[in-house]
Formats: sequence, structure tokens, C-alpha cells
Amino acid sequence: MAKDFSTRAENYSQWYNDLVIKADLAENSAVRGCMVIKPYGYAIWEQIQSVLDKMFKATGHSNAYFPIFIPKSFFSKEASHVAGFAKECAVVTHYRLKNSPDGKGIIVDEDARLEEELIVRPTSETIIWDTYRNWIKSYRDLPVLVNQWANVVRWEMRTRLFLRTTEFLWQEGHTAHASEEEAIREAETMLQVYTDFAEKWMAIPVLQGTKSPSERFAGAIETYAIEALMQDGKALQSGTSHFLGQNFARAFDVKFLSKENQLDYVWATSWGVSTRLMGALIMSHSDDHGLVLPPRLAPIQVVIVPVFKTSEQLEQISRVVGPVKSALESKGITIKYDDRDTQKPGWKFAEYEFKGVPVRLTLGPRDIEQGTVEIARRDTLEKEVFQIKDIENKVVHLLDLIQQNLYDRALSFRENNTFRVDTWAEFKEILDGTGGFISAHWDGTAETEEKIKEETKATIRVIPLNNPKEEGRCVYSGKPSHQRVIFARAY
RNA sequence: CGGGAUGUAGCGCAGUUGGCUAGCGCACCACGUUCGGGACGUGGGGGUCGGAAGUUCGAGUCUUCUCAUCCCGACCA
Repeated sequence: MAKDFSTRAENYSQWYNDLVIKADLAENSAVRGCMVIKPYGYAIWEQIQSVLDKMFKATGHSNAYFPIFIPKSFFSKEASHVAGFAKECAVVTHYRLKNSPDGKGIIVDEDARLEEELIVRPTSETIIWDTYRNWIKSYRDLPVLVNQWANVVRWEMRTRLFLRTTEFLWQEGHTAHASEEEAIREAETMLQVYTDFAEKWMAIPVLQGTKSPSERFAGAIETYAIEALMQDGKALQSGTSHFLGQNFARAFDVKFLSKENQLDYVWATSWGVSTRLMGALIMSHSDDHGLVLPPRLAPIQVVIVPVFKTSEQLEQISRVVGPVKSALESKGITIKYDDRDTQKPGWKFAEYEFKGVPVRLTLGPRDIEQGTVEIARRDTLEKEVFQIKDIENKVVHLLDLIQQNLYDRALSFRENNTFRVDTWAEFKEILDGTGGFISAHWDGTAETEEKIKEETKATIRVIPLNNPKEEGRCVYSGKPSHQRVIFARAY
């Protein structure tokens, strides 16, 4: 473990990269653009998965699995969908290798060219809707509420650990409904699920809204998104939910017979969050001392570090730790007692601090004598000494307190970095300064949106849900506008 | 795919106008002293200097080619 790494003020993106590597979350792999998620990082992802999975099931969804390969022809059936993804698809063209005739290694066997090339899924709408055609005949077959946990591949030019990698892990929900209203309601429900997860589990406040047409998912009628603000003032899209209308049903000819004996196309949604959430988690809470994890997602919620010189002292400490550990575990707390004698206490303090463990308990000979324990919290770095008999309730309470504090801290950061702006000069000034969310009037045209992006790199992140109507003038063009939208530079 | 940079131990780097046995810090191993915020001392292990060809008595150093990585742009959850 390195002693020092970049601070946020020095170089935010370097700080992020250092943190991911040194906190043992992930590393770059031998394959360009693809990452290895290390056990500690994967444990956080598993935690995210397990909570979301329960939430999906609680809202009526079931998991299923579809192939990683998609026939090329499927892909081109929905016009805007192909247009959106064509430039970043990995394609399988052959199915066999052979020894090189010159004896040097192995080459693609040209005789083993595929009749139809296969696309490595960048998303699964096409293969799933091709399948749904056979599943759905009648209104009695609806709704279909399916989710899949999978990996997808998008051939990106520039990658960053967790935030944008060529291969990433995600979940994609794909639902089919008998009516437009029901499908829209589904898309909105899942947006709310994502919001609850982000705020209650990740302790990240998010803005809910719809995307402007140019930011919409390829093939969607409406894209809903949650958008979070990172500590460097840039926005991070953290989850999306799409109302797909009948676009995919038409493309794949998925029709059902209604109660009224009418043949109609099925209404669709899709929704997903990815390992990008890991990036959001890291950038929302962590500080110059390393990772800071919200207790509800931390793989280790409490670490106990004994301070000892002799094995007798360690034994003595372990006798006290044992019951405390079991008592906390019985309350569902994940706890690690690090009694290794190969590392010094100071080293361990630094290590767990860097890895963002929310609470640390320290017990040394002094504590054994006095019946006390030192308790340190990661979010504020404060330390206090308590009677060991009180520790159980104290820890339970403290974990809740930390969870809440992280959310409050992130919320007040967002509030302090959200600006109502009415002039173009101020718009640019904020982006060149602190960054943040800018609430400004927009004339609703793609041209203006594009110009703003060209000049400032800022994009419309969301048009907030239940956005109040307000007459005003577009911050860029001066044309009449009926509502404010949220701009920011984004990841 | 354009512009810039870098490849020397696991990581971070130094290595002079070409010169003798390629070095430093961290990490690693052994022993001793330490142990309440990343300990210290002593000793030790680890290198096809990205690769190939060339110039030369001699190449980490010079030449050519090649490969790879990183940064900056166009695309994106």
C-alpha cells in the first residue's frame, strides 16, 4: 500500500485512478479497455447486485438469461437502434483457429467463416424481442417482466476504470405490456427503484428526469434517467429507464390479441444500471485519505484491530473481542477481526481507512485494563473511547449515522453546486469555475443544445420530472422558453 | 483515426560526450529491536534495459524498423 496518492484538488482524475487501483477495487487487464474487478471491488458490486435484485423481484420481475451473441440481421431491424450502436460493436466472424503454416503460432482459419456474423451484445433488446415474439400471443401472456444480469461490450475509444470500459457488467430489464400507459408506468416505476437504491443504499442524491431527444437511448420514445453530481462538479448518469413504445414490437413483429379480440403490437420498456455505479460511489463520498463507503454497501462494515506485543496479549484481547464480534454479527453486521501479526496496527489503520471501512474498533492492553474500546469513524475520521459494554448499540447506531451523514453531505454538496442561471456569461463562468448543475432556460431545439455542447462541452442532463412551468428566455438563443432544464458537463 | 509523450526489477524512477560487474526508493525474504496512525537496523533475493535488425573493439546509451502503453481530440452507460 502506497503512503501517498494524488489529492482531489491536485488532480481529480488522477486521484480517482489512484484510488481505484490502490484500494484494490480494479485494475487494467491485458486486454485494452477491459478491467479486472478485484475481490474487494467485486464484493461491493455483489452487494449492489443483491440489493437491486431483491428490489426487482419485489416489483414483480424475474431473472432470465439471453445469449451474448446476436445475429447481425437482428441488429438492423430497428433503424435508430442500429444507428446508435453500429460504431461500437465487436463482431464475431469465425469459429475456428488453426496452426500457422509457417509454424509460428496460431491463425484464424479462413475456412471457418460464419455464414452470418454475430455481434457481441452491446445491449439485448434485439435478441430479447426476437424471443418475445414466440412468448407473446395473447393479453393473457402479458406483462412479461424479465431482467437479466449480464456483461455487455461496447467498443469505446477512451476508457476509464468503472466509468467507461469496453466490457462492463450490468443488469438490463426488458418488459412487455398490453398498453402504453402500463409501459410508461413501468419505466417510471423502475426509475423510482433506481432512485431509492441510489439514495438509500449508495447515499447518493440524484435528480430524476427525462433526456432530451438527442440524449435518448437509440430506439426509445422516452428515456428517463437519474443523474448524480460528482465532487468535481461533473454529472454522472447513474441509471436509465426507457419507454420504447411499439418500436421493437414492430421491428420484431411481436403482436398480441387483446381482450377485445384486436391484434396489436406490444408496448415495451428497458432499464439498466451498470458497474458504472461503482464510479459514482467512489466519486461521491471518498476523500484525500482514500475510499469512503456507505455502511449499507460496505463489504466490511466494522473492522477490529488489536494492538499487542506478545501472543499472551493477543489472546487476552481475542477473549474480549470474541463475544463483541458475535453480538454484532447477530445483528447482521459484517465484521472483520484482523488479528494478523504480520502487519503493524498503524499499517492496518491506514489500510482500512484507505479501503473505506466505515467503522474501526481498536483494542489494546490499555483497553483491556479499563474495559474500554476506541471507536473510529471513516466519514469524519473522529475517534472516541467507549466502555466496551456499550459498544453493541453504539456501533449499530453509528453505522446508521454514517449512512445518513454521507447522504446529507452529498446532498448539501449538490445544493451548493446547483445554480439558477439566466445569462450566457454566467453559464460559461460557472462551467469554467466550480462546475455543477446549471438550471437554465432552453428553447427546446436540438440546434441550441448542440451549439451549447460545442462551446462549453455541457449537455442537458435531465429535464426534471414534474418540472415547474416557467416562462423565460433561452440562456443561449434568447428565444422564448417554458421551463428550465439541467445542464452540466458529464462523464 | 489525427496530435503529443513514454517504454530500464512487482511499482515509481536515475543512468553523463557509447566504456568495465546496470543503480536508487518502495515492495519482497531472513534475523534482531519495535508494535495505541503506514517502525528501524543489518544482511539478502529479484533484470533477455519493450522487440528485431544495424553501426562499433564495445550499445541501456547511436541509427532504422516494429510493438505496446499513457495523455489530448472525434464516439459513449
